[in-house]
Amino acid sequence: MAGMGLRERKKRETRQRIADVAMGLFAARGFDSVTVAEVARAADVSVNTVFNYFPAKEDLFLDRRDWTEGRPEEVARRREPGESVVRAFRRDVLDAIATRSWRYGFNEGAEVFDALVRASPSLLARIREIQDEREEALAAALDRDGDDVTPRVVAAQILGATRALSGYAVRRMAAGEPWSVIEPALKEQTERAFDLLERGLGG
Amino acid sequence: MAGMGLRERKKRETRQRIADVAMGLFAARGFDSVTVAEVARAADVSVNTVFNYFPAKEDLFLDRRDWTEGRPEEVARRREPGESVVRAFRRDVLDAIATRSWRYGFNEGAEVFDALVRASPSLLARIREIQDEREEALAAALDRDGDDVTPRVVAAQILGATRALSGYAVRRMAAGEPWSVIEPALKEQTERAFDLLERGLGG
DNA sequence: CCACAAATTTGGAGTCACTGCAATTTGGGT
DNA sequence: ACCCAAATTGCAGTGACTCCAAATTTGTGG
Repeated sequence: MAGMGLRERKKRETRQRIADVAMGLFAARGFDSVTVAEVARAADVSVNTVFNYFPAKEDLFLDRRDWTEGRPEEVARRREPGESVVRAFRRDVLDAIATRSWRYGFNEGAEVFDALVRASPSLLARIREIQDEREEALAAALDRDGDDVTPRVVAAQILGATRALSGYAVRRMAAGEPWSVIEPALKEQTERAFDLLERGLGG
Repeated sequence: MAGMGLRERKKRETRQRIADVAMGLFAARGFDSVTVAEVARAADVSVNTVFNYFPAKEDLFLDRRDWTEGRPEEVARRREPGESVVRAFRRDVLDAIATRSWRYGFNEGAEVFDALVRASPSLLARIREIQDEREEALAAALDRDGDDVTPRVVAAQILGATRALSGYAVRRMAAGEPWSVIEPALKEQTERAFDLLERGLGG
C-alpha cells in the first residue's frame, strides 16, 4: 500500500510498453500506415486493451499526458511582478531556445517529429486541436471581466508568434543546418516577433 | 453545346440535391448522428455517388466551393495604394459587419451554424484545417523575401483577431441579443482589436 | 491458504467512413 | 439505331472505434 501495488505497476508498464512499441512502428513506417491491430500485436495485448489505455490512435503518438508541461496559462500566471504577458512569453521562448526545450519544438530531432506529424492528416488535426485548447486556456487566464475580445486577441497573437517561431526553427533544422547556426538567427527572429507584438504592426 | 448539355445539368442537380438533403438532415439531427448512407438514401443515390461528388462527409456540410469567397490573400492583395495590410483588414471586417457578411460569420443564423459545428469533432477539425490554410495563404501573400517569421506572425495576428471577433459576434447572437444591440458593440470591439494590432500590446 | 469481490483483459459482433473494382446504365454524337 | 465515354451502382473489403459478456488476474478478509 506504499502508493502502488502490483496492479498499478503492471498497468503503468503495459501502458508504457504499448506507447513505446507504437512509437517505434510509427517512426519506422509513418503513422497512417500502421494499424492499431499491429500495435496491439507487437505489444502483445488485444486491440481492446490498446483502446482501454488510449482513447484514440492519435493518443499513441501525442500522449495527452505529455502536453501538461509548459502550458501557456502557467507562463502567464507565473510571470514576475510588473512584467507584461508579452514580456513573460518573450523570456520563456528565449529560455526555451537556450535550453533547446521541447515545449516550443526547439529540441533536437524536432524536425523528425514534425515531418511525421505533417505526413498524417489525423495527427495534424490533433495538433490543431491541442493548439486551440491552449489558446482557449491562455485567453481564459488573461480574462478579467469576461465580455471582451481583448484576451482572445492577445492569446491568439502570442501563440501565433510562438507557432511561427517553432515553424521557423523546424524548417531550418529540416534543411540540415546545425543548431549553432540556427540559434542566433532564431533569437533574432524571436526578438523581432515579440517586438511586433509589443510595438504593433503600425497603421 | 452551349456550355452545357443534359449531362452537365444533371450532374449539377444531383450534387446540389445531395448537398441540400444532407444539410436538411444535419440541421435536424446534428452532423455526427446522420450517416452517409442515410443521406444517400434520402437523396435517392448510392453511397458511392455521394463520395463521387464529395471527397469526405465533412464536405457535405462545409462545401469546399463555398470557401472561395473572401479569401484573406485577396483582401491583402486588393488593398488601396498606401494602405497597410492591417488597415485593409480593419476595413474589410467593418464592411462585413455593416453588410452582415457571411465571410466572418456575421450573417443571420451564424449561431446555428456555429452550434452545429461545435457539436461535431470532425467538423471542428475541418474548420481548423481551413483556418490553417487561410493563414498559410495570407502569409505567403505577405511574403517578400522568404526566410523570415514576420509574414507568418502578421498573418497569425490578423486572422487571430478576426477569429476572436467572429466568436464574439456568434456568442452574443447565441445569447439571443438582437443585431441592433450587437452591431455597435461589435464595431467597437473591432476597433479595439485592430488598435491592438497596429499599436501593439505594449511592453 | 482460500474464497470472494473488484479490476483488467479479452473475444466477438457490429457500426461507420471510405476505397477499389467490375458491371451496368445513361447521355451525346454519328 | 449504334457506339463511346461518363456516371452510377453493387459488392467486397479495410480500419478505427464501441458495446457487451465471458474469462483472467489481483487485492483482501477470514
